[in-house]
Amino acid sequence: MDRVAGILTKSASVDLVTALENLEIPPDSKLGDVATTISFRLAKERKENPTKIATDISKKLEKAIKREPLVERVDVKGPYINLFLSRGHLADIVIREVIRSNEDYGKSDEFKGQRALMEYPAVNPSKPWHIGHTRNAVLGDTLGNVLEAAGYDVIRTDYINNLGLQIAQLVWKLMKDKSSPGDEKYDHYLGHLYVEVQDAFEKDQKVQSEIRAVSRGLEVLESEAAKTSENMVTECVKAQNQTAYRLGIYHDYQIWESAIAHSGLLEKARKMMLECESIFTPENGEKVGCIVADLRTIEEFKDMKDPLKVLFRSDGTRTYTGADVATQMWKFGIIEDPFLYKEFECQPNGESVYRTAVDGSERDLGIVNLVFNIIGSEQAQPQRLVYTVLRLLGYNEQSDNSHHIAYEFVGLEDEDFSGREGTWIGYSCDEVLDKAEALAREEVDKRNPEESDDFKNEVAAKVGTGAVRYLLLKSSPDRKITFRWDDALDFNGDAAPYLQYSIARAQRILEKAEQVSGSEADLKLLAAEAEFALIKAIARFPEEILEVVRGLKKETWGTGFSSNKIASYAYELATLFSRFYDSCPVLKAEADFKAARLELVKAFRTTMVNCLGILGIPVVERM
RNA sequence: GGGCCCGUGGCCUAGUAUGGAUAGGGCACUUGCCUCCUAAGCAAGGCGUCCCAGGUUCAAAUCCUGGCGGGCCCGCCA
Repeated sequence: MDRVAGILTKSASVDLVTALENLEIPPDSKLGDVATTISFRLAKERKENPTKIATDISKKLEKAIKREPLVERVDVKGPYINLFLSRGHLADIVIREVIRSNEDYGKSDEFKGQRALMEYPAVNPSKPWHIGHTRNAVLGDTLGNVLEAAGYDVIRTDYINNLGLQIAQLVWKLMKDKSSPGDEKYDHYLGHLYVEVQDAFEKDQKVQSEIRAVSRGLEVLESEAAKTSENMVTECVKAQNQTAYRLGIYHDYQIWESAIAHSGLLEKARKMMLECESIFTPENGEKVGCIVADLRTIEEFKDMKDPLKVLFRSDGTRTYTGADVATQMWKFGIIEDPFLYKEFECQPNGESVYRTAVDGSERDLGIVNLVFNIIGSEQAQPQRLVYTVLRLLGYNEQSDNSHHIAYEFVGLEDEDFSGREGTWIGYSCDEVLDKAEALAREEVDKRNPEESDDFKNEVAAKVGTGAVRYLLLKSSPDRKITFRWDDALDFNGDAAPYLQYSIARAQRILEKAEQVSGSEADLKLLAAEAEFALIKAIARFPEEILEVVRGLKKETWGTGFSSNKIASYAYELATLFSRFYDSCPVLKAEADFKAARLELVKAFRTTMVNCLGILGIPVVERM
């Protein structure tokens, strides 16, 4: 693209940026490989007929391409100027580049030096992840991978709210009943228990007051409630992490709410807030004694029912908004890190995840430029409010660099998931993964009856988790997903197994081939339609990733993360490989072609493996 | 009352930021292809008022205005 833009610059006498902006890929490759619509733009400026301009430019281009071996031919169709690339030449450039970069193909250093802190999925430690939480986690994890590929340093954090009402209810129940999970996975056990507690809580005033007492006890370090909670939450988070690990999701830090309460963070934040002109304590009215942010002067909040947003209640406790502001200040290092950390557990990827704890030690998280909070889109307004308060406090840059990665919920045909009502039962992430795995296992069995159980189980697990991740990534995050088993368990067509299968096929070819070194192959032979289409797609990969990162722009509803673009790129790449696979035999081709095609297969495999790496979809070499 | 998101063949969905060539996929349906590198595949076929109405433009699924339908948000709650 860059090279084509270069010659266009000279021939159409426009600057490079303009040239690049007006380049596109034609709707049909028969029309050309690259096209420019520059004539429309110039027509407007010069008030001339665009077709005439296109003809003029193409004449100059004809001459220019004589010195550019990559471009073979220029073709004018009305106002469109279409360029045809030299297939062999492109093959040579692209495949050499992929082989040279290998596992780094697709990475760039465009954002080198930037550090991002992410928070996801922040599921209450009182239940198992359901498929909606899983969307959050998978989006967060994938965004982290994308950022890293673009050169970012990424800190992945999770938030553990171990002081909420839900926890108090469960602690109350555990202290009262002494029931035990038995064989049940701990997070599932709590999730079921939670549904039971709701009944008692809603019907019985006495239970409500007891639970309120437990709730107060949670903040007192040595209380029985706090100890029970500590054990319960630890077990639950461990159980939830087992689910995360199945999906290949790992974290660096867990921020526990109880640690925030004992860290002094809130007090520091309160002090800083009170120094700000727009944050004050009303002396009369219904919010007397609270600490409020005055949003009356801010256009987007002035129509709130009451534009005085409470950050600290009249009894001195923080509201969620107040806590969110304080945490956001911590994330950016506006408030010096007050936390102590200790290892929570060692993850299957070999890295430890640390949690905040009163008996931990200091750690240096370093400076963070950007913060990404992965949160459902229903929290768009509260998130903007937090970022607005940062601005009121004078931290404009941090406010601008605060991103709410918003996504819509996953629901069922006719209802949403609710922890309280237990509608998630049957749709927990574990259950969905189990079903996907079981079905994958059947399919693997059909195809590889003579393989070992270990092999079958391993492949089934990879296919199952891949399918679930892909399902959640392929829809644009601003779309609601209606969960249907038929979709989740459809392994044909636009689904992860298709992507994994393409690698398995490439892998088989390479395994069966005798070793051929890259230098011997004449890559210019790769000029068949299917080869050329595949090569063009491979060439686009680094740019596809960067486009997604550049597209992370703040909108009113949140920052859009186009996970679906990467998913559909992967699908397109797999499709083009399948067509190549069908129309261009590799192993049975003549020696010259075989050597060249083997290099193309390698380049494809590298690109696809790297792309699946970003999507977090496991690579399967045989299936 | 104010704000946000979504609306594209029977179902799901890309494309909307930055207007551009015949609206691209998948599922389901019909047909053909395994003596040939794995058929979780490939090839071919039918299926469309791009929610509606105006407007801007040489050009609108895309931009603007006004509607309609669905979802969500506007607490000292959590």
